[in-house]
Amino acid sequence: MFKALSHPIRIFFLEKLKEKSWCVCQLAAEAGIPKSATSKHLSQLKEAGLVEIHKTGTRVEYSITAPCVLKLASCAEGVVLSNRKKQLEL
Amino acid sequence: MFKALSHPIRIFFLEKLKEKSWCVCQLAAEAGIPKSATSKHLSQLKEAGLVEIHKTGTRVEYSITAPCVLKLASCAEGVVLSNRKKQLEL
DNA sequence: GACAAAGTTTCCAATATTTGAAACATTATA
DNA sequence: TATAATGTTTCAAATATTGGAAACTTTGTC
Repeated sequence: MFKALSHPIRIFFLEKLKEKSWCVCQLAAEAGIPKSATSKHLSQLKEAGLVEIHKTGTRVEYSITAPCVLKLASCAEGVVLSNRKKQLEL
Repeated sequence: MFKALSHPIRIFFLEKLKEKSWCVCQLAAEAGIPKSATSKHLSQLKEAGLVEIHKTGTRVEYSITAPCVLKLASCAEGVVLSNRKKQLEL
């Protein structure tokens, strides 16, 4: 699961998905990368159980799965912030 | 930070450090890998602000930094468990 | 001072991950 | 049916990460 979270663009996707559902082509456009790469990144997030899909026609909508993922994110943010503060002190 | 968490052996180290402080040579022995690799993994955890060090003599003791790290862990565990449950249903 | 003990750093080989283009699959529409 | 739109998979090349041995630092001990 942490491996799924270990790439900047996948964090970017999760932040997008916090707002609302997005389909692959939209996220690809937002990130400025080809849809093949987008699809692969999203499938890693899905494998980790962090997002889920909902197919409508040719579209595949991705959305956040667990509410815990959001807790996880805010918790992680806390660690990062306190870490940054410490580094500034040095 | 998630990059720091994205290697099994570093998760193993964090779980060890949940109990108590350990020095590099002890963790190297526990994991069965050379101390050079151990040192490198631990420094990644330190860079991420997940652990901190306390030097005494030639020893370097590593310990968990933030209490939030533990929350993060239990939260992550929740995601993993619910994920596994879903997969079993299929 | 010489030596040992504990860690870190440096090097390069071995692995793993990511990337993008192209081929492929599926569904909708003219 | 032919074509377009959306995603996924496959492949090889490009990048990044990891692993281990050896050199090096620092501190403690004889």
